[in-house]
Amino acid sequence: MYVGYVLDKDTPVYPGPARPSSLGLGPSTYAPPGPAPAPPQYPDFAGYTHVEPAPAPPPTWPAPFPAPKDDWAAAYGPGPAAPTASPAPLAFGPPPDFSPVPAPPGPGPGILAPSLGGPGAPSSPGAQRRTPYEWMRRSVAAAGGGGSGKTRTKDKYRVVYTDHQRLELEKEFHYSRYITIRRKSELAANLGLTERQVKIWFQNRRAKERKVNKKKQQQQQPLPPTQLPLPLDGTHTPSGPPLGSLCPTNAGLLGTPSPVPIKEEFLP
DNA sequence: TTGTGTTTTACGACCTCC
DNA sequence: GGAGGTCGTAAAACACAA
Repeated sequence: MYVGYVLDKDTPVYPGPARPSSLGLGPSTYAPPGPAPAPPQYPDFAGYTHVEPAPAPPPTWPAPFPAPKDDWAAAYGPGPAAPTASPAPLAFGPPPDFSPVPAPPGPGPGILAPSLGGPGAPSSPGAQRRTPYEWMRRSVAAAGGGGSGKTRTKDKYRVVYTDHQRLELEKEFHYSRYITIRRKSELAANLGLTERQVKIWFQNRRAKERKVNKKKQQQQQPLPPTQLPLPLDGTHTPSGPPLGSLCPTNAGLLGTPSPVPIKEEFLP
């Protein structure tokens, strides 16, 4: 682990303005440490521009997803003391461009279980592609077929995160590729996920990013085989962003998040 | 409706760091 | 030893063409 610098720091790995206490959004003008701003790197997440929301009246977002999924606990045991979603100290509001899906008529406000695993409680009814905020509108009800007794090899062993959960995770990822321990706890509490889930989500998200970058790189400049590997004799002097930017892929990825051209399919 | 390809959660193996 | 990193992979969820 390379978490020494991350350990419980309240500041993100990447320099930037202080995160507002409200988790709503990160800094409005985040600039990467690299020399030049990279092109927009999130075509699949163009809907989120990471700008401070206008002082519009926040929609009545359902209360933070409270408890970790019951079926989850049933399948995996109590788990690592998942933070019960008490009323979060952080204002967890959606961004201005986020169209909140109607909260399912559950037993209470913001109960996660119905939206995650509850049968017939889609968070995005009628979800289809080619609709605004495509990825946000994925049906969550699909995760609801089963619900309990999830194992790796039978039944439903994975859930589909709600749009809100994914949005907030994406926002956090957009802010920093590596989440701090404190932020992980906060996020888990506010989203009704376990810290483990948040951690794994970030791992998978980084993997996805690497995969996308790799694909892009291969498409852009198919280098001859002789140039592909870097020399291992230490003579290679990297050019570009300083090595301090942790992950080489991050340097080019942390370009100014805004303005991000909004993909057509994400436009309302 | 069905088959197929892609994406999304989740895990295990292995590694590094403290 | 524990925590979290990458990498590879399994399998559900999903989108879409035939």
